[in-house]
Amino acid sequence: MTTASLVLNNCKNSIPQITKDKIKETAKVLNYQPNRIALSLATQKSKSVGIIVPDISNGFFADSIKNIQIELNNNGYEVFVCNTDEKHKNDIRYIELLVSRKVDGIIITISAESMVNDNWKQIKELLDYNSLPYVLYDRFYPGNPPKVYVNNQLAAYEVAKLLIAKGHKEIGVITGPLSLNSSAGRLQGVKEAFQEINVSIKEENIFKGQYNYFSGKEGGLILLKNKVSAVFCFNDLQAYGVMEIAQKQNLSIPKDFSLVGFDDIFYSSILNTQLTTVRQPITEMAKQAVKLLLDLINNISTNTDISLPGEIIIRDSLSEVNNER
Amino acid sequence: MTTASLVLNNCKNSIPQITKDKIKETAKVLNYQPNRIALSLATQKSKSVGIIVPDISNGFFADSIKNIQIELNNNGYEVFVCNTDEKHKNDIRYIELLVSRKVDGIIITISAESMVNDNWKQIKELLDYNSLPYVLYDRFYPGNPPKVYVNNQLAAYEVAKLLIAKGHKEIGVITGPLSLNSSAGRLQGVKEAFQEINVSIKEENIFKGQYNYFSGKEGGLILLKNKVSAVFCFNDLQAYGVMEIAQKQNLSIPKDFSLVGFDDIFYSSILNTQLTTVRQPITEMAKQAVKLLLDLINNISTNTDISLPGEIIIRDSLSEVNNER
DNA sequence: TTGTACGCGTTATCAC
DNA sequence: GTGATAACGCGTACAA
Repeated sequence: MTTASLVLNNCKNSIPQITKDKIKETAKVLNYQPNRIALSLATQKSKSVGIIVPDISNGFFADSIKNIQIELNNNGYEVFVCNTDEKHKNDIRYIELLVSRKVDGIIITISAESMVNDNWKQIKELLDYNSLPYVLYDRFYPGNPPKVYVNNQLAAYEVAKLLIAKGHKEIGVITGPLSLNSSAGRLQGVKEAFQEINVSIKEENIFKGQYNYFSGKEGGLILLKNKVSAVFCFNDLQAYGVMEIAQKQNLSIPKDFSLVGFDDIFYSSILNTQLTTVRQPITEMAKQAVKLLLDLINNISTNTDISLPGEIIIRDSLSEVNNER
Repeated sequence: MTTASLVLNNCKNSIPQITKDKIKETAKVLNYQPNRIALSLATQKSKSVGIIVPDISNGFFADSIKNIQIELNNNGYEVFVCNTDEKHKNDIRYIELLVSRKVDGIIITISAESMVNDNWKQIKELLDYNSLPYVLYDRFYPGNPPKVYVNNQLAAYEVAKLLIAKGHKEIGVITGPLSLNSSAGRLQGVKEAFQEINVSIKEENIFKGQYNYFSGKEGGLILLKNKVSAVFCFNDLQAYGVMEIAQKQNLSIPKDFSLVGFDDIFYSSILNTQLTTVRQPITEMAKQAVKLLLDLINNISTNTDISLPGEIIIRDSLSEVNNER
């Protein structure tokens, strides 16, 4: 190894301090920056990881990316961000691309499309075939892959218990794609809570939608016609849609019905009627995801199934049931 | 050149079709993916570009990143996304990092801190020293660097004219950092319109803030105490802050005062009181920024000063002045 | 047309 | 402890 590289990389050595200083001085004067491309080729480590998300415009993912990136940067890794727009073919395309870029690992929230049928098997195969360390973030498929997620079932169970405590028995639910563990888990949690009081949620009060504003509007229209006393949306964007419908129908929240969301994205706290919702601990999720990925990269054995609790944030949009309506 | 690389890269050649097919077939069977790292080292082109933004959580930047990435992907480029949190030192750090990663170019929205005093000169020097093609996006410094931005002065001028037409004479303004051309330009546009009717905006009605929600709350508190009939916020987040203050003071928009924002981020169209605002043509800005960058990379001479018009979106939050208040 | 040796910038290896 | 040199995986140039 050359003397220069020993010094510049702060390796253990016994080079005289004078020489060290001289080298560092020269490097600074020449504005020397090691070429990471050549370095990657030589070391077979790119010190970069890919992040794949379905929608960078969704506050949950934007904040996740931000936090994951901070953590990775602190550990000397750079980040390729990829946006799939919930499309399966983009998942595939981006993974192949990241493979050819020789990223050291991937943190991925699989697109909704990839969770339909057995599409996810293609993803798994691709990742395994390239023996690429990866962590599933928020959404995951069967078979105990490394993953970090919120305990959706528990959080939704607690929301439902809260609704029940406030006297709500006829509630409506707007789900995301039920092929996603997040949506399936949340629905399960809600059902569980109501089973405990021997009430079953009517099938027509379960609107199966997408994780977006428009599904909220669609679902809100139907559920409000069904005269439910509370609506539980599986993400905040949907809840905004329901608010819009309520306004159009001159219904006031929470007087005419209560509303609960999921995610606690920024806008939920500044709306006219502030939204009761479940906060996902994004900072912690990001930290854990990065730690897990780095452990996998460095072959450190560790817990690969990390489930974190959601936190119910109670705000204006939830109240006791109003039986006089 | 090897036969294989000629074929796989679809170069012009006169290799028999049979050989071509055979090579492609074999490549597919072996699941051959060229190693982009080695390729980059050999060609001295990484086919990647860096995007540096101050805040990925801001809808304007999230959507910009999304669109820029789509455009770049379509042209065979990958994207490193960097988030500076409006910090000057992060601008520097990320540029150096992208240099050592040998990106082919950079699209950057300079942090607010870098526009204070002469901090931007450091940025310019760094980019020039590494002779790195770059495009400034939305914010820019003096000296005609390559840039894509909205004509802020004109858009703000038009908003002011609109306010004047609705009878507003006593208006308040909440600015972003005035070191940014976007804020300075918008303020200039407003002043220009009012000068034309020989009205000058009172200094106490110009709240100099940051581009965020909290500045909106602060500014709203002051401006509403000053009894302005309209508030023009230089971004939508600030307008949300003003809405919050209005609600606390039981003032109704637009009955008690009118409100205008800038950016037209998604939430502005779904708020209880939908916000009048200026839409920035993000898709077009992204396209132009990428085209400009690719032209610079490929040494194609072109117009390097691209200014696009903003579009006023009129919604509920703006009305005729109410003199009875 | 086909094959072969060299260079890209760095680390790693192995003699000295 | 020091200093050459092979290796990383690809394009390129040049010779056959």
